[in-house]
Amino acid sequence: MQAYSETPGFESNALSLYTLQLSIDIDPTRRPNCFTFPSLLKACVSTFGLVRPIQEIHSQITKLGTYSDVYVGTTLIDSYSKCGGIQFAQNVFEEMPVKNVVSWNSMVSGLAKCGEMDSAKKMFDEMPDKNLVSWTSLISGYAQNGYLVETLDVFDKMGAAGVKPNEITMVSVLSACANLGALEIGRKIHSFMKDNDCDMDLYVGSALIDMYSKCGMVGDALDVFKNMPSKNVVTCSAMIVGLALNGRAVEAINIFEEMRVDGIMPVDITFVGVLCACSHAGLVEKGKFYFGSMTQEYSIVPKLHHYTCMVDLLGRAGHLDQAYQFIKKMPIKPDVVVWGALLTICRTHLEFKLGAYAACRILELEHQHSGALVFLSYAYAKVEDWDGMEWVRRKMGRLRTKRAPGKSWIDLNNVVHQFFAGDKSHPQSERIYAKLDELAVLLELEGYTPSVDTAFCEVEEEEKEQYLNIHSEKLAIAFGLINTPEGTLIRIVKNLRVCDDCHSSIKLISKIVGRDIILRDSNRFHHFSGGICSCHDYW
DNA sequence: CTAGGGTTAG
Repeated sequence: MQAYSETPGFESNALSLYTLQLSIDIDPTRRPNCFTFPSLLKACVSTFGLVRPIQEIHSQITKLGTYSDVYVGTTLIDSYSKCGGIQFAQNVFEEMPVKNVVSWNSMVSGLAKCGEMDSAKKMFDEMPDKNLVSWTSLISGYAQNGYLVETLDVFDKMGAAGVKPNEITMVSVLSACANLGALEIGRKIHSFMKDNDCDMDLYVGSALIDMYSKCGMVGDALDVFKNMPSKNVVTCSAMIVGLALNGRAVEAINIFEEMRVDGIMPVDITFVGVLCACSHAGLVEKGKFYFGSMTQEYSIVPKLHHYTCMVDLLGRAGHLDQAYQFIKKMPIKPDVVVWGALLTICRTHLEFKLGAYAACRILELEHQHSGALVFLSYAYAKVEDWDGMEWVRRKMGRLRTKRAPGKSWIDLNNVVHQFFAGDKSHPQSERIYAKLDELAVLLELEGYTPSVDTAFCEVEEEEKEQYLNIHSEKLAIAFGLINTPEGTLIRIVKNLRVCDDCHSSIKLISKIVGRDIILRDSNRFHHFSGGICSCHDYW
């Protein structure tokens, strides 16, 4: 049963064996005991993934009187949490007569898996003993639930408590760095790992590749990738996605072809990266080819995100009608995101009729989708349909508070400085605005004129009053210019998509001040250098 | 026999 329970594809055989064991009335010494249940429970989780079957085994455990065993109890906690039954896990935990550090850790990680980080933290604080796994469980919980600052914070505390991290800890911390764009911290961890002879296993390698890529340092990501002792589909996929995000489509495709030669089978995520690369580089035919090969060569059924990539690919290249036809022919029901991709390209190409159609489909699926409403209000204004305009306005009224404010942040000497649009709260605020005034003069000399339709691009995301102000990325850049040596690279992360006006002024700023600027927005990277951007003004 | 890790579309 144990062998079956830990062999992928054979888990359910463990369940059959158990049934067989019960059905044969053999002598009592050979009935299931506390050594049986951990394997059985694990098999049950991977076969069904449901609370109900766990409860059935649970009641048999109670009947047989094996419930007080610490291994059985701990496995029950783990099984319930993996199936989303955190309340049942908590009950088991409370009733366990004997608990050890593993039981406590199971609870911390179970709560984390169910997204209950406040309770997980409380449990962690109350633990009588903590080991490396306790710390790592809390860290990975924060990382996976998107509490990135907390992740780094607990990692610091762990160091302060004198607990040395291992590869597993590093992976979680690196993923937080990746999603924060915290390059300096990520680099520090990389060098710490080198100094401490950490294993460059597949997990660590993938996490490093992802971290460097998401910080815009795709060259460093490639170094890690090329020096890895062995690779698998995840490392390759991470590298492909990383290259794609950074606008290096040809290299992304080359990695894909190399992995085929190495006999590594792609999975669906690999194709997300490949299609994304084709889309960003305008490689329409290649994209169509790879999309077709997914099913034909690899028997991978395209999912919604692949269709989304294809809509983007076709639309970005200006084939709006093809994009629409593509959606119509989809064998699965398009979701908000697929229609959203069509809407986005209609917006870039100022295609109001099809865009309004897409917006209506979105509103059918998501009643108050702000992007669709903003597009419609704009489209109605264009055709002077004031009734339609009024209708949209009324719907939008209720939305105001729901929209995420635009913010940008910059990592300076391992401290993250964050700015909102029009923000004046930073201690250096005066100097920042003075810098922007100075830049405005220089921009004008370069022939820059603010673009009229600016509002349209960001209106869905940033509050009306805010876009009259200065967008957050400009504040972050000005702050970076003031506080870093001349000629050094500036890296900014923004939570939304960059607007057209900011994009063209940042291009010029990179030329005027002679700095490379890397801006990671919610979609992709912009590497500004000498007045041009790696996205070729298409994003 | 029990706990912690990487890649995912607009």
